[in-house]
Amino acid sequence: MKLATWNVNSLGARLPLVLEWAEANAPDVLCMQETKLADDAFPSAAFAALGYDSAHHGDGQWNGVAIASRVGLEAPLCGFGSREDVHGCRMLAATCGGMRVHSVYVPNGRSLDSEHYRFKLEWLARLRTYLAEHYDPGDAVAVCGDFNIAPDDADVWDPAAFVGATHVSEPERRALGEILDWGLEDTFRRFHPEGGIFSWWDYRAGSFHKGLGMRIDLVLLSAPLASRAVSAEIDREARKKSPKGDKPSDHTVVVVELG
DNA sequence: ATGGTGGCCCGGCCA
Repeated sequence: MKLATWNVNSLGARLPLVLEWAEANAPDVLCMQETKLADDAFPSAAFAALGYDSAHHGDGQWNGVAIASRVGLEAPLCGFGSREDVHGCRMLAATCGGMRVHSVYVPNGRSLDSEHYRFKLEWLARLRTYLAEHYDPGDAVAVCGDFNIAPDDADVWDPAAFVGATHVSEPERRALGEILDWGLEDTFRRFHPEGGIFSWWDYRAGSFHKGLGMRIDLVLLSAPLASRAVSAEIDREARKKSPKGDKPSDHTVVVVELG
């Protein structure tokens, strides 16, 4: 069972690359973030042609999350289940192959003194509450997506460059820690404790080629799923321009394989 | 290392 997550930075712009990658790598479940699509523009037929059921939660232009699954997709839940999603189309859940899968796009935060940073902390607390209200840590739960948080200093290219910045601040790391403490594991960390492996690189200044990135895209698994994990990898190739000339997202794919 | 790019969709805003 291959579980993947990818901030595609506009599925409209990225569809050829995403389909190419899905065809070549055959994930069983692919969580996507920043689709930047309205629901009626989501290309469900293109995923169906590759054998995937799909669900999407977006209102166009910004944010937007999706799940594609070839092991079934049932009981989709948009937002945190409230009638009106005041949280910005950043969470979608569905049951796929016996797992409750969540595709999440945590707010960026912009800067520590921004109201958007307070919203980021509130959103993370909302996610923590949602998990506790809906599940037992003994359930098969996967929370996958762009957390806009580097869990550890080893997950950024130069911690000194981030003093006073978002993505590494103590409050947001603590908020992530509370989500993990509920009963989830940052699976990639177990397989790569050394750090220095990234999932996002700024488009500007040749950051990707210089290795100036961060690991902010995470696959969090509850114990029943974590115990099945046999590998966790980040596919740097998908951050490059494709052989067909399709331009990449600024994030690449994280893949966890379950036995 | 506050922007040099790239997405939204056409003038800035957002990451």
